[in-house]
Amino acid sequence: MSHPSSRIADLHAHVGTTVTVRGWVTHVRSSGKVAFVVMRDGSGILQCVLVKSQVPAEAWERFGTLTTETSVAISGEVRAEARAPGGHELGVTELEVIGTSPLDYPIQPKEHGVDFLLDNRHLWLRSPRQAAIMRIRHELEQAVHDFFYARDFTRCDTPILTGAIGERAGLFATEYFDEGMAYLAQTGQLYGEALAAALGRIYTFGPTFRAEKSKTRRHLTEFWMIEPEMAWYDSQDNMKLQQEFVQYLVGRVLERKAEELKLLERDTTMLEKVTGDFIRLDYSDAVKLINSKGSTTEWGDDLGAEDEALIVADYDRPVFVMNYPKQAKAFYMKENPADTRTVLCDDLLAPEGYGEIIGGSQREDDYDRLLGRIKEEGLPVDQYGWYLDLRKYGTFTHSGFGLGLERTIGWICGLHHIREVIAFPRLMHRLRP
RNA sequence: UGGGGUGUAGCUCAAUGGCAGAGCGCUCGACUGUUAAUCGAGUGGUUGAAGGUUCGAGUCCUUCCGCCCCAGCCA
Repeated sequence: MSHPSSRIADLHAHVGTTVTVRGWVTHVRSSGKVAFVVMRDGSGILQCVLVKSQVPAEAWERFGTLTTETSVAISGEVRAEARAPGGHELGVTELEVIGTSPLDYPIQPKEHGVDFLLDNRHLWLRSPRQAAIMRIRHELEQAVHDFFYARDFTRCDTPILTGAIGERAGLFATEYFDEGMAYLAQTGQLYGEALAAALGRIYTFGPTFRAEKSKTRRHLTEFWMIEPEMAWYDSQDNMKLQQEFVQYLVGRVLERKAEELKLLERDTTMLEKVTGDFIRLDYSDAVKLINSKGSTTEWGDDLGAEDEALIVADYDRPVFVMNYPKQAKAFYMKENPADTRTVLCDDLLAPEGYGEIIGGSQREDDYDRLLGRIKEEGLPVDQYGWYLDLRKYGTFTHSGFGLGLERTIGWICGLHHIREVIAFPRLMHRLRP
């Protein structure tokens, strides 16, 4: 075709001229002598109008063959039209079929079960709601980079294949030449600490793997995590950065993805309150609070999902829970000088019941205490030689945290389950598509 | 791994132990401004699998399988 082509989003610049738009048919309607084709090109949706008496006979006949998801090139005059979604429509003069689509396209404009939709995830992504989630995800990922770039952090990539090191939760194992088993990384943090000693302030952004048999709306076996690590930051500096970070992420989505949030029917009143200071609760006070609400959790226990919900219920903003008992947390967290039963750490609980989105801590920088903790936990000391070296050769105060990308998106989008938040979720019972 | 559910048409779901159904989709027809168009007609089944009870099982029992939700683990 000889007409200039345009994306749907750019049509406003072509009103009154004839252009060609390429995309996929989402919907076909006919009223005898007037027909409507609604199409999608990834940038927007467009209604195209065919009037039988005004198009070539073969174009009218071709209209009759259009099915959902047929790929097409449609040419016509762009005009402003209040009745059309998006405010513009195309008065069709030519209609070319690029690729046909059989009648059994599985996704209908109606309610489907989640299992069916996930089986058809490769096609489900074409629906507007899923596309909106992907766009918000992209905005958040870009916002992460912008936030740290503006603060002169260096982005570092840490290995995905590792020897046994890191946290103790379930590991995916694979054979690694003559070196025995390799494990898919469940955190880049320990490597991040080494890089912080070299570069000062760093962050990682990469996939994380947990082989835990978790079947809840908050868990994936493969997810993406952002892990900053800062030299010369103590626990207070760490929490201040976390608050600024989360405020920035929420603000970016509110500012630039309002249309997508609206499409998701997200009530944003709670998100708008994230601008204020977050609530800070000491672990011991948190336990008193939940006990007063009927929880039987005792001092020393980790907080369960129900406990988190009880804590968050009183507040309209994210809540830091700080300084957990040593036995409830990982070996690398620094002992709290003010109460040596506890460590200098914080979990950030999202409002509205979305649970923990950040886990952070100041790291143990004393060689002997760290070695003692490694032994207490029964971890193989020889595997941690390089990690101990970071304390042997010029130890330094440092802190960091991990933010779960999918949980954060799920909260901001107001979704029930984080499986919708990643293009191809990996769950305990789902490895494909 | 524990507790609670669930499995029927391509999809979403009905059916007191008594003829397996509806809506959507799809097909055909009507309609010159539709918005998940509307209206009429048509199409659709190894009721997850195996065994058992019964005159008779989608329904009750046993075993197995799949999935969902909650919990634990965590982000």
